[in-house]
Amino acid sequence: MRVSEQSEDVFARLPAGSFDKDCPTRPLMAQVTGRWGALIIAALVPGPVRFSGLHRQIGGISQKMLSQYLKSLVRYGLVERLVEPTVPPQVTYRLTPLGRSLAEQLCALLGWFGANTAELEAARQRHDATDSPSR
Amino acid sequence: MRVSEQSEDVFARLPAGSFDKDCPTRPLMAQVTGRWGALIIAALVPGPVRFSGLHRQIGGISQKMLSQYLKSLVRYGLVERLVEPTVPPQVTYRLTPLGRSLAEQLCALLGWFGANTAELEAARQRHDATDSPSR
DNA sequence: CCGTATCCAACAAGATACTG
DNA sequence: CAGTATCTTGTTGGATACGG
Repeated sequence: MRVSEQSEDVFARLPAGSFDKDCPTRPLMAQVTGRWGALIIAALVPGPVRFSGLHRQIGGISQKMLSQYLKSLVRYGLVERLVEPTVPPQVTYRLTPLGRSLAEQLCALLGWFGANTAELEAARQRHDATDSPSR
Repeated sequence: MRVSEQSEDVFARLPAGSFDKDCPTRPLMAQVTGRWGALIIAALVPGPVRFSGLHRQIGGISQKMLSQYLKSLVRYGLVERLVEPTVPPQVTYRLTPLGRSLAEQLCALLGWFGANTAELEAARQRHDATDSPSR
């Protein structure tokens, strides 16, 4: 495995201003990679889901946070909000094409964490044992 | 492009407990997808960098945050810390193989945001114009 | 040069209660 | 059912100053 080649290749794909102090992608990243963004988007991948469905599926999220993140995702065109005028009203959320394209990246990331949890945990324990009892 | 097939395929790769309230990957995700995690890792892709180099390259980060994130990344075995006993001491940081494998995912994500900034901004403006002047 | 310590401001997030 | 409003707390992050 040629390290230098591969590294430069991956790095080359980075947008130019990524490290700039006021790169416009920073607030976006913050929203999407915030505590719940990736999970909400991942939960929408299989298909449209109702508010209560999301609330049930995503463990530990509050109504407030769910509502807040959804609003933001709708605002950036990643999610669509569909109201059916029944009684009581039903609201479903669905990924837009743009959102689905992002979802692929995020699911890959979630998948990576899932696949490497053991190794990460092992490293942590090794580190905590040999060195400082920090945290 | 077959949408339904692809969506299910991507979703299938998600680890089982991703939505669980106390999935062990959550704190990890928080660290890596925190405000600076992705940027630091991306900055390390081309090769080892010194502390001051990172501080210069990543616009807007404070010493405190850089130090804090680096410590955490070292702890999880994503980054190595190498001290050269010169005077004054030089410390360089380098991605581990595990860290490099994560870096690929993160660079892809950063790349996605870079590539779609225009579309996201357009959606936001469209939304803000037609509807509520919220934020 | 490479950090750590301290203090402080800002924001994210939870709990709870309430509305259409 | 699908949220909003309000209040409170915890965490994140920046500024500054200092130490090895």
